[in-house]
Amino acid sequence: MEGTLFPNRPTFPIQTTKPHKKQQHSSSSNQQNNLKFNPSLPLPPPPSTNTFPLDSLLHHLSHHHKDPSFPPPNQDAHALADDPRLDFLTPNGRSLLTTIVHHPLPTLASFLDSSKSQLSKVDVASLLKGLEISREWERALVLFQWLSAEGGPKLDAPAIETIVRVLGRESQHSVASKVFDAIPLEDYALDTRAYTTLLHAYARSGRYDKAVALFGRIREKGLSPSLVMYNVMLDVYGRKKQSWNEIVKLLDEMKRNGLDFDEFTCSTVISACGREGLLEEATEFFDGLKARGYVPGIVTYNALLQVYGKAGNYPEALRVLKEMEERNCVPDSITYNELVATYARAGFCEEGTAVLDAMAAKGIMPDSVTYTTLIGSYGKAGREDEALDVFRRMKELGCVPNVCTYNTILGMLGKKSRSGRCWTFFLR
DNA sequence: TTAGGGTTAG
Repeated sequence: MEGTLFPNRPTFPIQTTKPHKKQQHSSSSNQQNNLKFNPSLPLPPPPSTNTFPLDSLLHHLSHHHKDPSFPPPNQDAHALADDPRLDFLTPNGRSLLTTIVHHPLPTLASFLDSSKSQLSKVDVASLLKGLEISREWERALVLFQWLSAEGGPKLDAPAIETIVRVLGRESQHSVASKVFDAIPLEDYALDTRAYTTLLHAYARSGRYDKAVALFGRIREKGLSPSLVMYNVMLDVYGRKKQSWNEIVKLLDEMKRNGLDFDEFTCSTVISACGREGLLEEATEFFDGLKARGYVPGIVTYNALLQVYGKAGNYPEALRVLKEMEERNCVPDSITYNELVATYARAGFCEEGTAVLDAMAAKGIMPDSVTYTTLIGSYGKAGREDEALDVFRRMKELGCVPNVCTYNTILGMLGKKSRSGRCWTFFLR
C-alpha cells in the first residue's frame, strides 16, 4: 500500500551504470557480477555437508544473549587482594569484600544477614564501590538490597549513586528501575549523573511516566538539568506516545538556558519523529538546525533517512543519502541497512539486493541486520526460496545469523506452511 | 576520560 504513494519508482542512484534487473541473463555480459551478491544467480557449489541440522538451529536460538558482556568478568581471589584500586578499603573491609565476591550468589543474602555485626564495623559504601571495581554488579545489587531492607543511615546518597552507576554500566535498566520502587528517592539528593542514569533506566524499561515524575522532582529540588539530562528526557518523550509538544517545550527551554544542541539531541529528536511518523516536524527541525549553522553528523542523517524510509518516502530517503555524500558525511553500515529496510518496506527486493553491491563498492561489510532485512523483504513478497538463498549466502560469507534472522525465517515459513513441510526448507 | 543517540523480528 505504501508503494502506491510513489508510482514513479526512481532508479537506484548509487550505481546508475549498473542495471540491477540483470538476473535473468547474467553470465555472459558481465562476469564480475557473479562476484556480487545476486539471489537469482546460481549459488557456488555447496559444501559436502550442506544440511542445516535442527539441533544446530536450536542451539543458536537457545544460546542467544543480547548482552555479550554478560556475565561480567570476575576477578580471582589474588587479583582482588592485590588490586591497588581497592586500597581505600580497610584490611577488614577488603577481606569481607573477598568473601562476598567468592560467596555463592544464591545464598549471599543470608550470608549478609548472618554477618550483620561484621558489616556494622565496615563502611558499606566502600564495600559497594569495591564490588563496582570488581565488576560484580549482581553481588553489589544483593548488598544494596540488603542495605535498603535494613534501612538506617547506611543507605545514603553515595550508596545509591554507586548502585545506579553499576547497573547503568551493565545496562541493567529494568533491574535498576525496579530497585527504586521501594526506596523514597525524594528523600535523597543525588548527583546529576545518577539522576540521568536513572531517567535513562526508566526510559529503557518503558516506564516513561516514572521518568517524567522523577524529572519533575529533580526540578523541584532546584537542580538545573544538564545537556545530557535534557537529551535523556527528549528520548523519554520520543518513546512515549504523542509527546511531540513536550519535546518542543524541552527544546525551547534548552535554547532559553543557552544549551547548544549536540549530535545526541538532534538524532534523538529526529528518531522521535520517526516513531510517530512526523515527517514535516522532522524536516522542519532538521532544516532549522542547518540554518543555525549546525553540521549534522552521521547518526542524525541516519535517523532522518529512517524517518522518510519508514514513511515509504524513498525518494526523500535517497535525497538524504545524496546530501550525506555531498557533505562528506560518509555513510556507514547503518545508513545502508536503513536503505535496504526502506526498499524492503516498499516491496522492492531487487533494489534492496543491489544495496549489497553498493556496500561492497564502498568497502562496507553487510551484517546480520542487512541480511535479515533482505530475507524479510523476500519473505514478505512470498519469495521464500530466494529468502533462503540469502540466508545460505550470508552464512557462507561468514555472517552469523542472530535471533532476529531466525525469527524472520521461522515467521516466513510458518506463514507459508502449516505442516512439518516448512522444516524441509532448512534440511534440504 | 562522565550520564545520553541511530538499523533487522515479534
